[in-house]
Amino acid sequence: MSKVRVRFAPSPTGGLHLGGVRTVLYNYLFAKKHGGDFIVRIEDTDQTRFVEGAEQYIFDCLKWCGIEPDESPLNGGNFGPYRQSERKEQGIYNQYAEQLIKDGYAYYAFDTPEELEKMRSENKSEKNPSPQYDHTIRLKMKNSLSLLPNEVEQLLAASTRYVVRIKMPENEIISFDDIIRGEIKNETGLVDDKVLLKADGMPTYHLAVVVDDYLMQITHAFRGEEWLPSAPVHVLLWKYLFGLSKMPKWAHLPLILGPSGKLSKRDGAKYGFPVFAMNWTDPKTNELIEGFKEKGFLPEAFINLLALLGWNAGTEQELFTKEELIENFSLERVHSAGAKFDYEKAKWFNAEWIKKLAVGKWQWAVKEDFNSKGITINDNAKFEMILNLVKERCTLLTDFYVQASFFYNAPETLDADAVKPKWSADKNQFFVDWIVALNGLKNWDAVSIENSFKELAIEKAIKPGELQLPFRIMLVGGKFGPPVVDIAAIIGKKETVNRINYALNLF
RNA sequence: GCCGCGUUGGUCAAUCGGCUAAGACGCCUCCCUUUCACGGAGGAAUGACGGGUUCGAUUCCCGUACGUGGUACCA
Repeated sequence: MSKVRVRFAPSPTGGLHLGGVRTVLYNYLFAKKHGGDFIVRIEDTDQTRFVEGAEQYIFDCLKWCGIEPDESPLNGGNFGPYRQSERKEQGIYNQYAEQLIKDGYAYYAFDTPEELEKMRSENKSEKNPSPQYDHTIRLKMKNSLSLLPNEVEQLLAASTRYVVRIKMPENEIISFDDIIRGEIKNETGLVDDKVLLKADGMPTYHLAVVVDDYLMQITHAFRGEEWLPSAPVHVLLWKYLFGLSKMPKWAHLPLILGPSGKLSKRDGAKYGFPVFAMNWTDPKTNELIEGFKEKGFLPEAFINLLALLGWNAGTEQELFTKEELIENFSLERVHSAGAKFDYEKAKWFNAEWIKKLAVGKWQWAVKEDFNSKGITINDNAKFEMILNLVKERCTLLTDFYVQASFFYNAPETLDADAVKPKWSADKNQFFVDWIVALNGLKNWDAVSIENSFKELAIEKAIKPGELQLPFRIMLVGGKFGPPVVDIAAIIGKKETVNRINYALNLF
């Protein structure tokens, strides 16, 4: 068997959502599993939808996910160019369109947008809400099938704008084998005569995928389920142009659903979870769609959770490194039904990865977050120790700020209500006296602090437990965080005493 | 409307004809913990519906319902 070559072919129209990343992932895992190449090809054939920065954004997302293409417009390859707009410049698509016409599989269509609109509105009925440009109608339209040859010549000579449409057979069954779904059958007469080449000379997706997959020697083509209905067009094109034996193996991936049907970028804002890999700001509307990266996800967790959304190893293992995914992945184990995205489970994956990975792997990201919130970290070793102390309390990287900022800044507000009801003059006196004892402590470490605390509590006949919570509130501000003596040990004697003094005035 | 794809707990899902239907997330209870977590032990919760095929159907087939996608000179 020839070397496996797969491709991810996004259209740079803005954002890269969960489903897109999962498609990339499955492509990548499959390629790497079989020692093949993963190619990124940019499908920028619709110039009206060009979005500034969208292409770079896609590559940034892939990089963050740890998915490096073997060939792409950025790092090149032997099958370039990798942007369809550039391929069009080379006249690649045009020749195949001409060949199809010559062989009688396609035709010129001269209908203007207005004429198409007219055809649709005239044929529209309750029984047929969306009339197609198909075999039932094509002879009534303005094209090289309905016109006389010399009329066509004249129109062409006069540089009349035209598109090339595929001539779908009237009554044929097209079937192909989908790796995930098995045999898929379609009746050609039910599919419309899709435009292959647009009036601006650009190919549509339909022509471009087939031609490029052939030229780039793609062996396996994976894409979303939404492509299933037009698959017969692609199969036919393969048959007409290059032969079915050269056609890649297809796999149509299930959709990722949101809480209410198909996952949309709006769901993010609506239900409070990210849908894009990284933050994306639409340059036209300035609208920001939140990304998993900025939300505080680890890339390891992100690809892990996406991989498991629609696929499982058939074992009970749920946590996979990228290498383990590559080793275990198989398309046959991809579920054919759509999967509803569950943000709670996604967060669980991240929490697991925070515990699993060494702090050094992601420390920088938390440091950046602290920086942006006004805390500058100078001592990396100390920072690492603190992160280790609080990491099992965090599900997102952004949770660390709440869980650890009190190590750097005294809490702004204290949960005094947690203390006041049980506060007493005795307890107040305990802390006043304890400050003196603390100031006399030779060794400032957790054990010494705890011993001193307990000794004085016993001496004053107060249960240490009743004093611990107030002490915690003094240092942390709330009822959370690691063992309080550890906190005291880390923030130092002076700071500890300051916080006790400050709080004593409030209780 | 027509066509395609799909349908196991709230969610992700195992099962490839033998099921007293795994596991995970979430939820609840308890233990651990003189905070919050982590961890541990339990619990509630599932085969859309109707027909076949079969000794036996969650598993195979057919209908229906429902969901979802497509029906563009968008991908």
